Amino acid sequence: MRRSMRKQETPDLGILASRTLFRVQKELFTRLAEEGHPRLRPRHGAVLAYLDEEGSRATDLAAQSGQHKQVIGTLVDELVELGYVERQPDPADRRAKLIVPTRKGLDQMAKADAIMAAIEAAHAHAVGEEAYAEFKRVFALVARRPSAEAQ
Amino acid sequence: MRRSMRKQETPDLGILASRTLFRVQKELFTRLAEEGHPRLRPRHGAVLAYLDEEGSRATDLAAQSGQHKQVIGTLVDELVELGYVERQPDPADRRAKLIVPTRKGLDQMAKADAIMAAIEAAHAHAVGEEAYAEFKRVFALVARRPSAEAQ
DNA sequence: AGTGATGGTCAAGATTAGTGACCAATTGGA
DNA sequence: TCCAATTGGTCACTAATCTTGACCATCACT
Repeated sequence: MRRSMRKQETPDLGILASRTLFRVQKELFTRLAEEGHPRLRPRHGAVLAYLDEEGSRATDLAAQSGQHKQVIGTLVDELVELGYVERQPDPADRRAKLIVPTRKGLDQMAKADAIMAAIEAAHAHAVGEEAYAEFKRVFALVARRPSAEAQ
Repeated sequence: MRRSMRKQETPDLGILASRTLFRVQKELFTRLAEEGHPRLRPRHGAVLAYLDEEGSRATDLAAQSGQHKQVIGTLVDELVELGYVERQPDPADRRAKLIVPTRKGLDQMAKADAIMAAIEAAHAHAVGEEAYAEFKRVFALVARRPSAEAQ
């Protein structure tokens, strides 16, 4: 049997992860566009996905999303331009600035969370609620586990 | 509780997929570099991951990897340059060219498959063989499922 | 022969990623 | 109080990556 066929039938973890990621991204942003947020690109998710309602620091967003600070900086520039967030001084540290969602940003965050929940609910319905819950449990472990080299 | 904390503790499918993808990629290419393939970038995976020992057409690689033909073309250029593949005329269709792995390419393919297997074996060992097998089974369904909108 | 579809490349653009240097404010000691 | 090391953030630049449209040769089918 051909290698390409084997990979189709029993894809490895990397292939499954990349297929899932791109599919989820595509669906999420398609739906967001339909629901009044057409200018957002998947890239902006690095900020919006981890943003707190009360505001977050750029450094924290960088750490959580795994992006460089620079990237966060330019994304925030764009999101400010699009009206999703504002930069405010951080009262706790005068070096820092808080990235705070506007009303539009809060709307996006709520909708994005709802869409993701709907996507997952559809998967759960298709494969079975219990099976999906167990899948998520193990996935969380796998995603968190340090690289295999560390063992 | 803060949204960013919730996302940390119960990440959604997209976050899990992206963490897993980047971690796996990083480990795979780090190890490949150690094992004699230092010039390869994750990008090249779109070709090498799906390449058949007998050779594959660019169009097939594009379809399987989800990349545009263009991208495959430039990747193949680079892989030819690096000595991993050759372009050969396809005896079955004079328009087409077969992308055929060289000896070096075959070595890379074998090592990459072995490394991926080792990464997965480590995960399976950590979470339990049965649990991991079930995880993979459900993951394959989720990754294959058409977007939730289709239901 | 003639038409539409397919395999592949060329060219140009927009988007995204990664670097090093830099400044201002904070922290923790001497 | 003052200094050095650290941290939060931006600027400027380069490389890598993705996306599109146009184009030619060949094929499949009439």
